[in-house]
Amino acid sequence: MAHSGRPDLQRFLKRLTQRSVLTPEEKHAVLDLGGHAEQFRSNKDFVRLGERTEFVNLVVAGYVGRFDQNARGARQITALHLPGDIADLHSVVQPEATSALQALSTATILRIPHSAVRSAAATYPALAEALWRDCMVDAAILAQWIVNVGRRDARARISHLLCETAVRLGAAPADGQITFTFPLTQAQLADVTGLTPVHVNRTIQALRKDGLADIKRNTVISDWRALARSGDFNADYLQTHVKPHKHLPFGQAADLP
Amino acid sequence: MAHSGRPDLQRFLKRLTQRSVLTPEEKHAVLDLGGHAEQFRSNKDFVRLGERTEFVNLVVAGYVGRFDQNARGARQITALHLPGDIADLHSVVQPEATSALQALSTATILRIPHSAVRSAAATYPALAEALWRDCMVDAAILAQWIVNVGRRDARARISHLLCETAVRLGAAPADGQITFTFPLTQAQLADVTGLTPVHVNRTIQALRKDGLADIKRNTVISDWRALARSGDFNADYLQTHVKPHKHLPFGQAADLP
DNA sequence: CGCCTTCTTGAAGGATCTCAAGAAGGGTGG
DNA sequence: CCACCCTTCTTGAGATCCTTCAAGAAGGCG
Repeated sequence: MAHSGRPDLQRFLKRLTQRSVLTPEEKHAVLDLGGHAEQFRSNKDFVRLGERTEFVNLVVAGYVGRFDQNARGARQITALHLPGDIADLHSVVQPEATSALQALSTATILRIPHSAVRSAAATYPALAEALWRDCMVDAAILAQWIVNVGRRDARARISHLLCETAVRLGAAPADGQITFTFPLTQAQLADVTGLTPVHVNRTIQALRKDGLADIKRNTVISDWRALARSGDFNADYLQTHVKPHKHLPFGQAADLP
Repeated sequence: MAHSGRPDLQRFLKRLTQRSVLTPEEKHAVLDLGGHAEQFRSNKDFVRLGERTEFVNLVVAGYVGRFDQNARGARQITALHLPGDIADLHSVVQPEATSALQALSTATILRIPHSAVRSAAATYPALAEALWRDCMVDAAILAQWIVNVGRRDARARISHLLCETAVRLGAAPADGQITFTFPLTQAQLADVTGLTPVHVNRTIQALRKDGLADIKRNTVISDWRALARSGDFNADYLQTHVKPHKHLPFGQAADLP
């Protein structure tokens, strides 16, 4: 099962180049990162809190959650990671895990050694910058999540989450119906949104009744416009429509008009 | 008012070297970053949402908030920045602001050109890594904030925030009483915690009555042990007691035992 | 077919919000 | 030094959102 890397890394590379300009050699360096794939079943922790990690985890298939918990054991998922994401890219510079990682569905993970990433980043400064930038997009998502949990009610929270997921999967915006895989159980959805499973259930039913979204059998069919309005969703923070940044060393502007 | 840099940058450098090993030249590069200082009064926005920034903002004095808001205008502060922090270090690689920055008290800000930071980072890869690492600590704080807002009640939220602030200021842990400047109004505290000013007021009164913390006249005096328990606080995520990481290029481990 | 997970429903309780108004505090000008 | 104003803090009471507890229905898998 070692080294099915290429097609998996391709998807991550696409993500990177969406926001950063890379030369052909730099792209090759990404595709050559290597690593070995592993499968985890739903609810399996594959990075534990406080653990010192030596690999970075690229999600190949399935959904992954970054989570923490409070003293009473109530869980909170602080980030969702979709296929193509490296769930803990930050561990390259900070290997002591401050959050755990868990498979939220059956998931395939490509584990890439830190040493490979560090070597590539040391050789190509532009690549290092691209990786850093990618981490900052994740941070922007965390910040939005705080707004979501802090200042939106249950209906808006779930709507917002669905909208964000659709955009990150590349499935939105497209007016009208959108269908995509969404394997989270209502209990997991509760851990994401900071709600109770019971309340998540009732809120989902309301969204269904109002024709905004239907979370069923792993798929969501939504009325994009209405859902985005209901979730108070504005995709700017995801930085998907930004012109890719070019790396120019020695103090020149990051990119030019 | 241009170029009072040195002592201000010294504090930021101290933060950096707490988590990363830097050579003397690299330290000098940080101290030579330059920039110009500006004063802002409380509630003044000095970075607006969506703005394209050319400077990084080092907090010299006062408190600064990173904030977003929902559609109905309800504000949510997603991060607090204390003297010595660069509030938007991430803007070096992602200059389009995804959050606004606002002074939460009278604040002095040293504005350092991106070009200066990029130039230093390009010259010293170890410094680039240190900056990246610093950004990741900020991200870990964001993740904890989500847990705070999502899974802790009002009393625990405020307790946790006070504990975190004390540790970041270097004032804790110290058993028994701790005193430090905490200039936020109850309304601002509400924006941080995702609560209402009214409820913040009642919760603070309860903490005061129980002898845990007293937020008054800009200072907090607390019973550290009890407050940390009440806030479900564990400082690990702040990475303050971690052995500093050394930059070893070309794929060697980040640091060795 | 049967088991285990996930979803659904009801009813009561609690945490937090909303609205409203008054008290205290800090700064400024006369 | 007092008077005034504006911000911040405090208090009360009713409404709401969400939780808790409990139990039954539906769905997937061996």
